[in-house]
Amino acid sequence: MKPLHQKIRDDIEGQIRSGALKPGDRIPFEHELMAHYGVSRMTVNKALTPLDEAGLIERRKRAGSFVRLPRLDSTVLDIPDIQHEITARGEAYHFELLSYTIRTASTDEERELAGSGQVISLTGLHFASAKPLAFERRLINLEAVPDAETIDFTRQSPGHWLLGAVPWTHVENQISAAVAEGQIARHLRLDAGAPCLVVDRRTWRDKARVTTVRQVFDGAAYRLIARFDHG
Amino acid sequence: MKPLHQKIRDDIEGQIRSGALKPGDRIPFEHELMAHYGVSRMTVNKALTPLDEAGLIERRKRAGSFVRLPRLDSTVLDIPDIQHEITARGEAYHFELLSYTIRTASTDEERELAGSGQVISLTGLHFASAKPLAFERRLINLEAVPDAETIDFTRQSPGHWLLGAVPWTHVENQISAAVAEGQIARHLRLDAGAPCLVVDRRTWRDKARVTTVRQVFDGAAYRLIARFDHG
DNA sequence: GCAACGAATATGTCTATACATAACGGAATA
DNA sequence: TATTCCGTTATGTATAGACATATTCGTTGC
Repeated sequence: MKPLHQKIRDDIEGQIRSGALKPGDRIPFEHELMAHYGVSRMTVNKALTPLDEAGLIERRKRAGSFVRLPRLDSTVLDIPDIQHEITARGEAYHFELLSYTIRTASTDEERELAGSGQVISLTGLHFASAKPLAFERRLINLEAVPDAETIDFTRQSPGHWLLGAVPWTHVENQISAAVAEGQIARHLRLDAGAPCLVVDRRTWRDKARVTTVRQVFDGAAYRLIARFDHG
Repeated sequence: MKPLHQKIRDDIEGQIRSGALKPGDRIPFEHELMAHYGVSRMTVNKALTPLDEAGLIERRKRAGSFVRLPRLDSTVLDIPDIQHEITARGEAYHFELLSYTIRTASTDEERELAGSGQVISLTGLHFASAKPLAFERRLINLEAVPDAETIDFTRQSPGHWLLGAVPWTHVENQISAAVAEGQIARHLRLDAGAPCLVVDRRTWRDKARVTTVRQVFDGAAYRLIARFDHG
C-alpha cells in the first residue's frame, strides 16, 4: 500500500498537471486537507513540502499554498560517458590513445586548469564497432587527481576512469557545432566541411578543476538525446 | 538560524562529498545521530530521507544507511525558450513569422503528431538585437492546444506562449549538427556550409503530443550551456 | 486620513510515542 | 542437515501536541 503522504502528494500533483489547478490557484489549507483525508497535519506537511522543494507550489505563511508558474529552465540531459553509451546500445567499444604527455602547465588553458602544477595532456579516439565516433582532447589536473598518473589510458578511456574514480561536484558542458577540418577530420574519416557536434566539458571537485575535455563527434553519426519528465 | 534537520543533512552530505565517507560506508544509525545531535528520531529521519531520495545514500532496514556510488547519468541542461535566453542576457528579442497555415494533418510527421486532426504549421525567425539567431519550423497539435488558434504569433514566439500556456509533462530534445543550406542559410544570413546547431524538440502533455519543433542555430553565434552540481 | 500595534492565521520545525515492515540471525524442529 | 519460525533491529509511517515565525487584517491612537 502506498503511504498516505504520497497519495496526497500524487493527488495534488495530478490536479496541477491536469490543469484542474492552474498557476496562481490556492490549494487547500493544511487543516482542510487534514479533514479531507482524515490525517494529521504532519502527514499533510510531508506531502506538501516536496512539492514546494520541486518548485511546483509556493507556500506563504498566513496566505496559504499556491500553484507556481511552470519552470522555464532545466531539463535533464543524459550525458553518460561515451563508453557507457556505446556499450549500452550493444556496440563494441574501444579507445585509442593518440598522444600522451605529462608536463607543467604552460599554456593559458593549462594554467587555468591546474595553476602552475602538473597536467596530463592527451588526445584519443572513441570507436563504436571499429568506426571512429569521437575525437577527444583532454587535460587532467594531476594535483586534483594524482592517481591518474598511474593509469594506463591506452586500455581504457580517461573519461570512463575519471567518472568512477573521482567524486566530482560540478560539471559544465558547452555544446556547439563546427565543421571538420585538418587532423580531426582525418581521424574521424570525414571530409573537410562535414558538420560536427562539439562538447566542451569542464569538471570540478569542490573548488578544484579536475579535467577539461573537448569531444568532437561525427555530426552525421551522433546526436545528443535529452529527455525530461514533468516540470 | 538553519533548521536542525538541514544542518544534519548538510553535515552528512558534506562528509560524503569531501570523501570522508566513501561509497559503501555505513553512516551512523538514526539512534546514534539522535544522541550525537541531541534531537529526536523524526528530525534525523527528516534529514536522511531527502538524501535517500536524491540518490546519495541507500537505506536498508535492519542493516542501516550506506553511501551510494555516484550516479553516472543525467546532468541538468538549461534549455529555456529562446526569448527568455536572449532577454536574460540583455539583448533585444523579436520573432518574425515567415509562414503560417492551419490544415488537417497530412504528412507522416503531422499524422504522428496529431493523428488525423488539425495542426498549425509555421516557420519563423528568432532575432537577437536585430541579428537572426535561429530558424524555427514548428507544428502545433490543435487537438491538444485548441487555444493556439486564437493567438497572434506574429507578435510573440509560439514557443514562449506554449511554455506558459500549456502544462507539458514530457519533453525530448535531440541535439545534432548540420550545415547551413538553402532557405535556412539565407534566412540566417550564413554561407552555405556554415556549421549549425540543430535542436529537435518534441513535447507531450500526458499521452498527447503537443508540439514538435526544429530550431536551427547559427553555430558560430550560439552554444548550449549545461551546468550540473554534485552527483 | 494614517501610522503603529496587536490579534489571528497558516506554515515551519521539533518532540515523544506508537505501530508497521523488512531483513537478518539463531533456535527449535523435522 | 535442512527448514521453519520467531525475536531483534533499523528503518518507514503516522499521530498529537507544542512552540516559532511570517504575514495579513483590523483596530486603536494620533
